[in-house]
Amino acid sequence: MNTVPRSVPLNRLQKAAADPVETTDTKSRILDAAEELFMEHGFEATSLRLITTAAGVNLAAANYHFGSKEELFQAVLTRRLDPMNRDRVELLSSYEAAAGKQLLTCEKILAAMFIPALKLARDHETGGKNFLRLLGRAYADPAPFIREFLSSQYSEMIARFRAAFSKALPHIPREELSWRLHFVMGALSFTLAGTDVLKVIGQYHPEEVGNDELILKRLAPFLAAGLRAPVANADSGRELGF
Amino acid sequence: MNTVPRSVPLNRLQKAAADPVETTDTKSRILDAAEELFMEHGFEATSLRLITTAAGVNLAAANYHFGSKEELFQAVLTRRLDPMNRDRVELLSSYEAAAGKQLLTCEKILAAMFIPALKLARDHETGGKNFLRLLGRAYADPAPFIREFLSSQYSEMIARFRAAFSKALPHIPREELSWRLHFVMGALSFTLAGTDVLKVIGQYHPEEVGNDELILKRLAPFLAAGLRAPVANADSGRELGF
DNA sequence: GCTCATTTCAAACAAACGTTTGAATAGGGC
DNA sequence: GCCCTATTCAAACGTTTGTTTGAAATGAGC
Repeated sequence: MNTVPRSVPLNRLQKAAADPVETTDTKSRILDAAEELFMEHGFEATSLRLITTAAGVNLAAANYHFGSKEELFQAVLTRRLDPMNRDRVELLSSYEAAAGKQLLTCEKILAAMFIPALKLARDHETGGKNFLRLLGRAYADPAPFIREFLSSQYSEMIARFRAAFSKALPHIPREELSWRLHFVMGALSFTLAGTDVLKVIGQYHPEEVGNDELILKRLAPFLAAGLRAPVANADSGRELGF
Repeated sequence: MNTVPRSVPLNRLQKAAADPVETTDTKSRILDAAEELFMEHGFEATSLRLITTAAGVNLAAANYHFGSKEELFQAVLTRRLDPMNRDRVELLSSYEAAAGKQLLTCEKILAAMFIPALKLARDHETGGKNFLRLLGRAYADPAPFIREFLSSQYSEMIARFRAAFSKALPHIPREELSWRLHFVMGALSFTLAGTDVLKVIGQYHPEEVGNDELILKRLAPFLAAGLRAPVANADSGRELGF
């Protein structure tokens, strides 16, 4: 059922004029269309009919190749998430090897998180950008199957980076560090998910929106400073009224 | 159509045994049930039948009182968001008045953002907590009517707080400050939306999860340090490989 | 050129969706 | 006690949903 297709199907009926050369196979075309539409409308609001029509394939092809809508969504995520997280861990390991006995800075560890995401945004043209936004949205999705899937996909990579931050910030207690890592992931995913979120903040800078490189270059120093912040004691916040 | 109901309806048929005293009117019961269910399943995945059944009212009551599902969702948000953002602005003004000619610290301005949220989480018992999570989720929802609604609801409050941060951090360029404010809102909403998100990070601390006060006491110093971070120059990140 | 597993396709499935309808019920104002 | 408006209710509306079915088409291996 999940083997390599024998040949490239030739259903050029619908969009032959608009897109004369259809190189990719049915499975990939469904994944590409699903990635874009899930990003645009969310999981629940995107129908299989919308996806298969955009992909120019038959409706039943989605269930034939992926089993169900949920499995299709997971396949969309896995396709890019798996390699990206592998890259992150490998990059972190290479940094640690290069540093030898010296400690890595927070900025360097953050770079190991960001650079594979940037590579994704650059390499696959529009597709990569779509995926990063989709990923940010998936983080906030309440559907149990999405949460469990992301949890399993991220657990190794998160554990690896927490260990790295723990070495870089030995004065931060484990518990506090877990929270700060949580804040880092939050700011990162929220930023990547933001398309027109900027309207909320106002001060729209069209030349920067969509330029993830510039945005992450602003985010890294912000997060590094937060990670290094002095740990609040028990009375912190009391004077502020908390 | 939107006037005060003449009397409290007495449809105690469904849940009289479980909840013998039904004090609230139909409209409020729908809002309460919708708040919890939208939080749990998201907007698209929550049906009006689910909401009205949980509220113990007739299906048609939702459309009768609110017009449509979208308007119901907006009503759920407005009910608590409007007073909360008003509180935030008033609190900020009172801080500024008390400080006189002295500048407010970032922590103090952040406190003006956090305290009304904490009040909401505390006052309305479970209801308030549900709402804060719902709000965090709504931030990441791609539905246009949600984005436009939030944008209009937040614009005044955001503008007010940007001005305050701008005074407190005169050395940060306007553009950079807009981004940092964006990161702040991201970390805040992501944190408030997090129920089992902590599983992603691991290091589950059950005694702290759900205790928003403790969480925000950890978040404020993190964000304040990030806001004060030195501004990156053009070559920043290059040495890190960006 | 026949075989056969793989893939495509049109059609249909039951279920669930948001919304509307028109009658039944309620209760304050006179 | 009757009028009138507000509300509740059961039922049905027409769509749309994810999924399944069985036949048609495809193309490499022999």
